[in-house]
Amino acid sequence: MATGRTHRPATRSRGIPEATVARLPLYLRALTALSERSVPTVSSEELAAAAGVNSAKLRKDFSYLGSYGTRGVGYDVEYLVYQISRELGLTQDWPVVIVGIGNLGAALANYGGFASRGFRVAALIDADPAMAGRQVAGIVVQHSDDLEKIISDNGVSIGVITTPPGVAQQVCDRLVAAGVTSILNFAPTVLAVPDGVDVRKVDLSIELQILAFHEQRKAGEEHEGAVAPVAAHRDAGEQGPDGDVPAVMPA
Amino acid sequence: MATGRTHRPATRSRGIPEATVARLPLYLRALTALSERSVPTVSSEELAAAAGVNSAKLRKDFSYLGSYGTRGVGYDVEYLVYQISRELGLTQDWPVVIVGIGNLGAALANYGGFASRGFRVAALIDADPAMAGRQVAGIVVQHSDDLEKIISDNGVSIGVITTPPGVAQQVCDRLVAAGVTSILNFAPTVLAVPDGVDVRKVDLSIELQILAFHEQRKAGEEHEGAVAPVAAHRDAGEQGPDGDVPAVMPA
DNA sequence: ATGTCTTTGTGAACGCGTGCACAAAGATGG
DNA sequence: CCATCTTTGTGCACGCGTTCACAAAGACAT
Repeated sequence: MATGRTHRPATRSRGIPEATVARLPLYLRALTALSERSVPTVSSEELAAAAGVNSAKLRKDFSYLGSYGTRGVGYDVEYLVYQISRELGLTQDWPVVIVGIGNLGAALANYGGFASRGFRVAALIDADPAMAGRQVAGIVVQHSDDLEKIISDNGVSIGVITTPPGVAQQVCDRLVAAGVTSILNFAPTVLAVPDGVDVRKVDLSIELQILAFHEQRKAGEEHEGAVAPVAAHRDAGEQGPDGDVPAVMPA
Repeated sequence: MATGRTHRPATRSRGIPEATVARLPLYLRALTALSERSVPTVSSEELAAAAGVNSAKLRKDFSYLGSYGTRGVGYDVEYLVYQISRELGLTQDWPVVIVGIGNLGAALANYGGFASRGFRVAALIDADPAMAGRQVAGIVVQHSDDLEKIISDNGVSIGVITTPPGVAQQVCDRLVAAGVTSILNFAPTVLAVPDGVDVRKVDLSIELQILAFHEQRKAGEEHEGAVAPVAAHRDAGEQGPDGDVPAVMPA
């Protein structure tokens, strides 16, 4: 039944939407839990509930990977675990370096979920000579002087930055120059990287500030029945250099 | 199955777009740095570069605040710092509890950027009796039996969960029942919460998996010739339930 | 005051992501 | 072999977010 029908061009299958990629790890986690309970198949509705998403969204996400479901039955758990793992590149081993072995860096090195699937802490690097030689999570900390050699020798392409913000950019530059093309940044800094290098940031204070915003709005809605977010009454008298209160937006 | 709504319809009608809210902390950080260097004014172009975003986007973001720029000049740094801080609710103090004082929880407690602006670690809570009484980051760890009282006494509305995934949901339930309405979840679990409670998650392994996906794609594009990644899902022939494809996981 | 120059604020177009609703596909039972 | 039932896969519409491009607004020089 293959011939005659112009199937979906393969060019599309290459481009999985970014939003879908971000959800694949979520599905994979839920599927792994099902697999450990020896559940053979799962419907989109059940899996969606477990992953906390809409079932239509889940089906559409999977449709980008191909047709792996069976109508009337659902998805084969083991098969789907394998497919998603392969799509995410977790069937191979990714050596990772952590730069900056302070409180956070050490915590990440000890983090179980790190080495669980696909990722392996290849090296810990710190700029403090007193740290070099000490063991953290069973791994010897190496000095940052050897950063380039460590990256090269281990074929590292993913780097985790847990340094103070002041040195994050230069650490990043050295990582990139040494061959790292993916960076997970925990330092509260905007990193500038050349084209072709991916950066994802994890920023505690940004997350808290976003929560604070919503929290404030909830508190405001409780007291004031009417919505008066801005321009209710502003006391800019003691703040602005200009000193006067700007008029309310007309439109 | 406890299907609480994990996500809610986002911002209200008159509210600031969620994407904008997520960027405000970024702007605030850049502006604070300028303020410390005593820079009086800044243009949207300069500030956008410092925050790593498009200048048009930045201007539109500020327009939602009722932006107070001066055409031909730019934005007054101090004034903008104040406006954004107020909008984010950082002019008041937010007591925060951290539940789960393991490696990660302790690292967060020691994290400087935590108490820097607006946030204060009101209590550290752990279920291990051996932890109770010990000091972490100068704060005495309290036992989780007293969780409700701690939340209530300190007026805590923001909770940080750094427990193992197995107990995260029940910790979450207790936090919410005690009055917490914003949760920052570091445990690799999907949390179900009632309406009106905000949850943001920080998940190391998800971030790494997303990076791995892009990394794999980069590696694949290099070769370009002998790549057979999905091997073409061309109608899949007889895609039996457990046929040709090895459902093996490198677990 | 007037003209020029700089930069903001925003209308409009576009693309992406989401969710509904339903036809197609396969399982299942008689 | 046919009817029915379940669940997938997806066309479509809608809303949000991003970006372009430009008129409006103010600073500044003459």
